[in-house]
Amino acid sequence: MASQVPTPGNPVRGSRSGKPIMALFDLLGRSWALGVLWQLSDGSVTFRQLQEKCEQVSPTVLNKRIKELTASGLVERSDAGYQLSTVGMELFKLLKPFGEWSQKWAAELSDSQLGD
Amino acid sequence: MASQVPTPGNPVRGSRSGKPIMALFDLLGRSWALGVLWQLSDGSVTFRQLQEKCEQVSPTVLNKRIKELTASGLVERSDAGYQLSTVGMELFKLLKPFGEWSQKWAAELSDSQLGD
DNA sequence: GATGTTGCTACATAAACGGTAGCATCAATG
DNA sequence: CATTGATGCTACCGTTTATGTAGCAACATC
Repeated sequence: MASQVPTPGNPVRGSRSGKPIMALFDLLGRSWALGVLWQLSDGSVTFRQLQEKCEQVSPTVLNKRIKELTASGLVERSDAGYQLSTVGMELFKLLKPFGEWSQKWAAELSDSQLGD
Repeated sequence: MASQVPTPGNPVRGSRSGKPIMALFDLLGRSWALGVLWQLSDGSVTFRQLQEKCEQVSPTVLNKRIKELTASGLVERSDAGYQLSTVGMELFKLLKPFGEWSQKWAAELSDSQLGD
């Protein structure tokens, strides 16, 4: 058995149901998948630029994530490098609020740690 | 070194930067983390109920995710079982649109597969 | 033809996941 | 008080993923 790209309709890691949301969670629930989408939102980048943006993630993992995200239609390749597809950009729109939210979360977490 | 719960400010798996968004992505980018949040949105459930909702995820993983999500303030425990905290519910609000989106995505993916 | 960049692949080690068994705790039942 | 059943786990072990380093093939530039 080969690479196992999570696609809706097919049972994948951790999901026998094939529900789209579970396939999506499986796809995004892998290391750097969310990070790659996040970093690609700025525009096209080369493999090595993307690697740098993702804090020097190993090329092995980066390549796997790129292939998975490409097979899932979220990422595509152009002359200028890798970039989000139209669908990928839509997903990013949903993801974007997580940025601001994570900062509030960080603040609350450090508060509660001090308060404990 | 022990369990490594991703918290903003600390470098964690795949993120040396400590940026909140990267800590969040690390936390959510683990198997069943997103699924657990998703399944908890219905209300309090026991450990075993949650396990069942998550397609019989192994107790090992479920327990780890619960501990991480609890340490991160997204999940809490009540008399009735595990449930989303206030913060967790806020995060779920951001996550909710992913459900509908994943269905469109599933439809488009199967279209393009047929069209190939 | 030497140098640099790019997109990877190979390989080895470490960490995470997955599945099954089973234990300790508690509540209810006889 | 022994038994049964549910609950929340932990132990163990095999498999899969991830991480990190090296380096190669292809192309462009000089």
